[in-house]
Amino acid sequence: MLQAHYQVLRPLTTAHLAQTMTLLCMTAAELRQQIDSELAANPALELVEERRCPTCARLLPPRGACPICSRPQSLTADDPIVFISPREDFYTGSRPNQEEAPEDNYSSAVEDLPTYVLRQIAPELPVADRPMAAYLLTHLNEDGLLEASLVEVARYHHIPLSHVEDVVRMIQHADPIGVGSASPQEAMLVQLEVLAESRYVPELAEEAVRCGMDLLSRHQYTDLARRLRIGTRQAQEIARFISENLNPFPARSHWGDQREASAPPMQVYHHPDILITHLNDDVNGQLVVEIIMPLMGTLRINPLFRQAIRQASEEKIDEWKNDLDRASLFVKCIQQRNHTMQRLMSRVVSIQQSFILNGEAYLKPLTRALLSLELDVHESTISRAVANKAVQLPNGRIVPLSMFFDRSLNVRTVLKSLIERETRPLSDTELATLLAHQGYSVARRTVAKYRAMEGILPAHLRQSPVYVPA
DNA sequence: CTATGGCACGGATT
DNA sequence: AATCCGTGCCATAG
Repeated sequence: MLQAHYQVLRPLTTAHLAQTMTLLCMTAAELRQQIDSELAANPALELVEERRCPTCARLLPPRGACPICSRPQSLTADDPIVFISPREDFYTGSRPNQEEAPEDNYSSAVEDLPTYVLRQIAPELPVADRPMAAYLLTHLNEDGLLEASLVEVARYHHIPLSHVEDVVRMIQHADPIGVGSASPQEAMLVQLEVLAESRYVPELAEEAVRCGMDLLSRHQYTDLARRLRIGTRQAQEIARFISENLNPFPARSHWGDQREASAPPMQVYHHPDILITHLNDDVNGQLVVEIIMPLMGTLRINPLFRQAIRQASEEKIDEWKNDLDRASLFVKCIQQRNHTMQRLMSRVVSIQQSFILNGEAYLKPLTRALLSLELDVHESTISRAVANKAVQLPNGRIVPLSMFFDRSLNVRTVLKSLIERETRPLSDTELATLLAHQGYSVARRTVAKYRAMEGILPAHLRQSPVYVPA
């Protein structure tokens, strides 16, 4: 029945194609903006009353029955229920005039680090300083460290250096604490300072970070002890405190020494574009996939407008006709987008079902190319649809949709559990053979890379490098 | 000599 | 066409 409905919108023009592609890339929040501006600009477009399912009270698309309550019997447990779920509240919240409540002002479902930080400091930040703060934040590297020279920033914005430093200080105290520091050392010093406000910090920790960074990172505790003029044991304790509580790279969640640069620039996902839940919250229930449509009600062409156009004056008629075409194109594109997302998710979820249910180790290798073949669309279509989207799993975790296409996540997870269960530190070579026994054949060098990705230290630094006294 | 990280190459993926 | 990823080789540290 849905098929039939969507067949109607076949005629493809290049404009249609281009706009569908653009819409496909958008997250729900971006889509919302797009729709808002289109509604405001085009009188031919209107938003009509929503429909709710009489049984479950879900919001429904304009036509067709409730996808949950009236699902066909023929569906097996492997076929997830996929439908478009209109939810305005999800993205707009209580929008205007409350600039201070960060959770209510969703500009995007996927927020990058600069935005995330800016949002935190915005309330205290004088408006005049915003451009400068924004400039600073855009010059963070992927570790959350600042790569710009403060002197130059000051000169460029014609602001005293001390003022720039004040703003940097504010940034450093925002959530990934230490973000915006010039070096790992500086970041850690800030973290110490903040930590000291709420809990005990070993006396010489600051001293150790200040002058013993080189030794700390190489785990040379005897030398460190000598430099601080304390006992080795005390030095080890300080080192342990530091490695457990401080993070030299604020944008990374875990601490590893010199990690290889594969950690993605941190992104904070506030709100998913897609929800995956169990039917009726029953853990064994069928999977239900909701593709968020950030809008109550439904978009359509205003029928009054269509009538009015017949009696339009000569000058106006071209303009109005243009509006009408735009509006109907827009509606078609939106529907096309939804249709594609629906087909895509249906397939992805049924392929990766065991990943969703059982965790990362069960992720199957899946490429966009394979999927494009199955769904009979171009590869780039899949790429666009997958990019920048966030999915909420039944367990509540919000992950990027691209995780479903991660080729090595399952191996990495097995590797992690292998290391967690080890009794003595295993070398990369040993790990590689162990993995091979479990059917994952990867090269020794690759094990090292995966280790680094997960922020796991090399074998000789892993277990008990620090002796923990009672 | 062993373990590991850097660099770079080639094939797959986007 | 551009980018990502697994791997091999080599240098370096312990």
